[in-house]
Amino acid sequence: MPAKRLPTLEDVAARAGVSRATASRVVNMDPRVGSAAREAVQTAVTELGYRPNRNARSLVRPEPDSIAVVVPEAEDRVFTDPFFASLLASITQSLADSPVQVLLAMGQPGNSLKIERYLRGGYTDGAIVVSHHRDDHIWQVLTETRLPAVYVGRPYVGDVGIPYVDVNNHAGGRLAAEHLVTAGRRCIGTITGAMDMAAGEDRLAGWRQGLHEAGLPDDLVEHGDFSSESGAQAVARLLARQPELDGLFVASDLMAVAAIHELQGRGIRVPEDVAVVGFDDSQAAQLTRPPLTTLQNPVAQMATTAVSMLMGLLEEQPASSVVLETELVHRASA
Amino acid sequence: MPAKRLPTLEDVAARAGVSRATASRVVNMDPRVGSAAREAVQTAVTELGYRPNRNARSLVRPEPDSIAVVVPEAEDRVFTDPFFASLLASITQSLADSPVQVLLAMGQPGNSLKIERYLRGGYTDGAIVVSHHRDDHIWQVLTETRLPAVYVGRPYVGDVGIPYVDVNNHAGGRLAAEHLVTAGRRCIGTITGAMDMAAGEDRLAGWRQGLHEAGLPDDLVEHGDFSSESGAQAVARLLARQPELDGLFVASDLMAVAAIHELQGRGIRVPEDVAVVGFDDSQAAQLTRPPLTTLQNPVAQMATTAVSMLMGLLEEQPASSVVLETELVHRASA
DNA sequence: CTGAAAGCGCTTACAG
DNA sequence: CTGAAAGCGCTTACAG
Repeated sequence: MPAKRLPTLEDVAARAGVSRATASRVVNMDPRVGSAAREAVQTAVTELGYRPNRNARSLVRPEPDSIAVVVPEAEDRVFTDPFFASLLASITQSLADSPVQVLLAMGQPGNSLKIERYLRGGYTDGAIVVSHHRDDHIWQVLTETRLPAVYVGRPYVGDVGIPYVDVNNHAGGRLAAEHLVTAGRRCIGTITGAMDMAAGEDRLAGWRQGLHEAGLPDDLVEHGDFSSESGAQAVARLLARQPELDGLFVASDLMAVAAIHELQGRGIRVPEDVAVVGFDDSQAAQLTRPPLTTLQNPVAQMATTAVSMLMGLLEEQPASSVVLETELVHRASA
Repeated sequence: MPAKRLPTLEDVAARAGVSRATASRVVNMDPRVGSAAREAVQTAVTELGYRPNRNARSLVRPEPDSIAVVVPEAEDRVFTDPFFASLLASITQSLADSPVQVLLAMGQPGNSLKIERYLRGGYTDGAIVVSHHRDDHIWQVLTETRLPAVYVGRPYVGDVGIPYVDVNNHAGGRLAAEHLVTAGRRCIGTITGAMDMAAGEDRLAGWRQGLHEAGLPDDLVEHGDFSSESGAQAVARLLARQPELDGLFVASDLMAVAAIHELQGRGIRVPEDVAVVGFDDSQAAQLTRPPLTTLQNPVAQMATTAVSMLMGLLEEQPASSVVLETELVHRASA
C-alpha cells in the first residue's frame, strides 16, 4: 500500500496554474485575488480534496488557544458519574462561544502516561484538572512545564503551587451531621468517598466534627469510592456492624441512591428507620424516592470559576484558589 | 502587557551552550549525546520551562492520528443523555490503548460553524459523527474535504457516501408493537423521538407496521425529541387525546422513564393500566420502578464498530455500513 | 558525540 | 492583482 500523501498547497497551486501565495490567499479568503485565479484555485481545492496542514499554518500564524480538561478516571466513570458529567458540560458550555478548543483527556493510572505525554508535548496551552487522587503525579508535570493549570477540587497532596476551586467539603460534612442530630438520630454512620481524595477526607472530617460537637460517637464509618456499587456495599457492611443504625451521611448522591435502594431492598424504610443525607444535589436527588436531602455542590459555578481562572492564567494574571460555600437542601430522605 | 513569548529550542540551546541539534536530541531522548551536554540541556529546559512547539515538531515528524468525535447536540444534552454518554465512553475506551488522540466536539446548530471550521481546518485526521439531524450539513463538509468519517446512526438524508453503523430501529419499533399487542393491549400509542432524525422516523415506522399487521390503528402518535422533558409532555398530550390508552411505545428509555413518572403521578399504574416499552436498555431501565421492558441498543458494539471502520478508512480500506440487530428485553413495565 | 544545513507546508510583508 | 522569498520552530541525514 503506497504511503498516503495528502495534497499540499503546492499541488493546488500547480493544478490551478498560480503561485503558492495566491493559492494560500484564496484558501484564506483574502479578498485581493482576481476572480479567474480564485475560481481556478477553488476547483483545484475540491478536486484534490485539499485540507490545509494545520501544523504548518499554526507555525506561522497565531492560533486560538486550546485547553485540556483532564480527568484522571476511567472513561466509563467519567461519563457515568453525574458530578463529572455536569462539570464537563458546564466547562465546555462556558467555552462554547469562545474560539478556545477544549480537549477532553481521561484515563485511569495505567493511561496517565498518555496524559502526561500530552501535557508535556506542547499540544495544549493550559489545563483544567478534575479530581486528584493521592498517587496522581500530574501536578508535577504541570509545574515542571509551567503549563497554566487549575484544579477543580483541592489536590490531596495540598499546596502544589497550582490554584484550585473547590466546595467547602468540611462544612458540608458537618452540616450533614448536624442535620441528622437535630432530626433526633443517635446512631449515625457515614459512607465516605474515596479516601485518597481531598473531598473524601474532608467530608468525613466535617461529619466527625459535627458528631463530636453533639457528643456522639464517630466510629460508624465505612469507605466507598464515590461509585454507585461501593455505596450499596458499604451500607451492607454498616448494617452488619450496627443494625441499630438510624442516620446516615453518604458522601455523594450517586452512592446515596444506591444505599437507599439497598436499604429499601431489605425492608428498611427511609427516612422512618434510617434518615439519609447525600452530597452533590444532583438531578437524581430530586428524582429518587424518597427525594434526597443533600448538600449543594455548586458544580456550574466551580466550572465557570475554573475556566475564568485559567483564562486569566493564560494572560499571565495570577489566580488564587477559591472555596465555595455549600448548604443543605432539605427534602424527604432526612 | 508584553506579548508572551514561549522559550524555544534555540533559547534552550543558547543557555546550555550547545547547538539546536543537540538540544533537540536531548529533548527527544536520543541516546548519542554526551552526558555533560545532556545535563546542561536538561537544566536549561526546566529552568526555562521549555515545552516543544508541537506544530513545528509535527511538521517534520509523523504524528499519531487524531480523530474527532462530533456530536451536533448541546453540551448538557451530550453529557446527560445516557445514549451519548455510554457511546462516548465506549469510543474513548476502545481507543484508550492506541496512540490515537480523541477530541470531542459538540455544539448545537449555532455552533456548528465552529465544528465545520474544525473539520475543514486540518485539525483532525478523521471523524466519528454521532447523531444526524435533517438540517445538519456536516456531511457535506466531510465529503468535500474527503475527511475519513463514519456515522453512528444512519444520516437522515440517506446515502451521502459516508458509511454508518446503526441499530435496526425499524425492527425495534415493530417488536415493541408486537409485544404490546401480544400482551393484549388494544389502545396503543407511541411517543416518537426527534422526527428530523432517522432513529426517530424508523422507530415510528416500525411501530406502525407492527400495529398494521395486528389490524390496529396507528394514529395515537405524539412527538418527543429524545429528551426527558419531552417524554413527560408527550404522554400528557396522549392522555388528553385518548384516556383509554393501555399500551405505549416510547422511543427512548430516557423519555420512557419520564413518561412513567408522569403516569404514576396521575395515579395511572404501570403496567396494569398502561404497559410501557422503551428503547435503549440503558442503566435506568433496570433501576426505575417498575423495571422497563425495552429494546436493546448495542451501543458498545456500535462504538467499537465505528472505531474500527474509521481506523480502516484511515488506512485506505473501504468500509461499508452495518446495521446491528436488536431484541426485546422483557422486564416488568410491559 | 556534535554541529551546519536542509527542509517540513504554510503565510505574509515586500516588490512589482 | 500576483509572485519570489523569507521565516515560523523543529528534526534529521550528512559530515566530521
